[in-house]
Amino acid sequence: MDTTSRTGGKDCCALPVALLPTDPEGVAVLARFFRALGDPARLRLLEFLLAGECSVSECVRHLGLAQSRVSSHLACLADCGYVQARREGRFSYYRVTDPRVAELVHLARALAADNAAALAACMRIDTPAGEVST
Amino acid sequence: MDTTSRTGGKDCCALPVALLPTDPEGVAVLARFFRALGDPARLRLLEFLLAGECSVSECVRHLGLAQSRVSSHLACLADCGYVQARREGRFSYYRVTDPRVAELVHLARALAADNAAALAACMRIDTPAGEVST
DNA sequence: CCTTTGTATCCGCTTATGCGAATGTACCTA
DNA sequence: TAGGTACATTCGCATAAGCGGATACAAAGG
Repeated sequence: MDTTSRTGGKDCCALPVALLPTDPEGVAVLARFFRALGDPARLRLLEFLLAGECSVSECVRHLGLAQSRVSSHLACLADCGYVQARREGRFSYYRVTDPRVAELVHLARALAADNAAALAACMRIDTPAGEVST
Repeated sequence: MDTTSRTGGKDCCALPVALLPTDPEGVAVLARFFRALGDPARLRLLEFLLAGECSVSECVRHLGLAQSRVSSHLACLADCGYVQARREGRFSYYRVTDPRVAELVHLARALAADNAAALAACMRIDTPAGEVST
């Protein structure tokens, strides 16, 4: 981040930051993890389940979506490890077990909010000279 | 999280946790933010740009994708505020300005890794009685 | 002004994804 | 055992998204 000099991009790409898995499969898995959160219904499910363990029917009622959709969404979240399921008779209960799930959503939300705030501020006080923000 | 009793889901949904925006539009925006990270190419771009500001051509060379794709991916990341762009003559330079971007990816990666580790451990020591992990 | 370079956008194509209705599977009760 | 309930899976459909090639637009240089 200290390499944001205005002399041009000549000092870029000096050292790659090892942020991602090294194998393409690992990167694809991580991308899938983000995609799982890339649906409003699934975000709402996560929020609902963070309040406590719930059955599929309760999720269906809360979301107002078809049962098949809710079941599929829950399976997606479970596959990614965001929620865990347990079966009790004919009931399936889902819950969020890892507090980092909320942390992740919270962090993304903060990022998104600050982006909107920065954009609003930029519009209010005009674009500073020499600085182009897209 | 303390409501994971085995007596059933009767104590669920007592108090909703205010994790998401209250309006559907806000939730959709947040979902879009996650979707932006749900593509391997864009993750790789983020990693590349975290090492320093780069031009579009450098990104094209690094990713090995068509220039149109790279330009489109960069626009997507910029729209979401993950990167910022500046124009200098005929060159466009992109860079990551917010350290929380790396934090977000790192957190998600830790989540994903722990999920894989938990799954591996579960397979090794068998499923505990009464506990069904999907 | 013309040519070259860099980048953004368009376009057609293929694949992925979310939707609800229908169906299959498992469990419970009379 | 039959009927009902809960949930997982299938299916057809519509829309979204990612791909590369082509083109439009902007800047630089002779």
